[in-house]
Amino acid sequence: MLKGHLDAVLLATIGDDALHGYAIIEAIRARSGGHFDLPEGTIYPALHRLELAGLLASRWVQPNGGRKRRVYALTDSGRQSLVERRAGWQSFASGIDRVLGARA
Amino acid sequence: MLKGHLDAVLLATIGDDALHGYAIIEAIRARSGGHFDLPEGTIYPALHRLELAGLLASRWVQPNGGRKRRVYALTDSGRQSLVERRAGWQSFASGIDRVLGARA
DNA sequence: ATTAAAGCCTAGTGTTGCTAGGTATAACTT
DNA sequence: AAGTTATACCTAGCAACACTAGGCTTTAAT
Repeated sequence: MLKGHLDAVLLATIGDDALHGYAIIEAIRARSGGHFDLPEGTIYPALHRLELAGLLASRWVQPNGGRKRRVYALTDSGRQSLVERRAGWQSFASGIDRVLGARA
Repeated sequence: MLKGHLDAVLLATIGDDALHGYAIIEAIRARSGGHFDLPEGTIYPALHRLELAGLLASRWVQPNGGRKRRVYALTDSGRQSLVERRAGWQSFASGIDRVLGARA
């Protein structure tokens, strides 16, 4: 459903915070105005992929009175990648806009 | 490279004209300001797919002093699909914009 | 005690668009 | 005349992506 822009969405959603997967799903739903409601089967493998790529780092956290969570934060190259992907999105979107004759 | 929006791009590029594959590639390149330069291996299978789906109709044309071309035009449901996909793109793009905090 | 919610995970699959080829004709160069 | 470039069409195979559809555990609510 996110058509190749999932990584940018994940990086932007985490931003300067440290969020766990479930919270990321809710944050994306909230920030997109309910537009994107991503299944767990989309999120978790993507987080693993981004960590493997060195854009995210995770650690397990035990909140008092809750079960263990795996929280993710951007690495330096994750922050850099976010900047690039944001620019990439804008360039991409303006290209599509031109061709579709929409929002021109 | 078009991340799931290829069909919309093709339908919009053809529009009210009747274009052949090669001309579609050039039109996309021109209309996108050089941003999208799609290989033939992307275009031709996609045109076939859209024709199979009933969104495009093709016919062979022999221009005087040129080789045969297969020209594509939108069907009625192709026109309808284009309207839907344009709206879909705008909705999608504004969702991504919100999440990325870009072009807000 | 049961159910629901929070939280993590994976295997498998369909769609998509790419690479990397192949073929044929027309136009332009040398 | 020969060779190259541009035009024009095509396909097989592949890799990435994100989805479906499950499974597992712990805490909160009923």
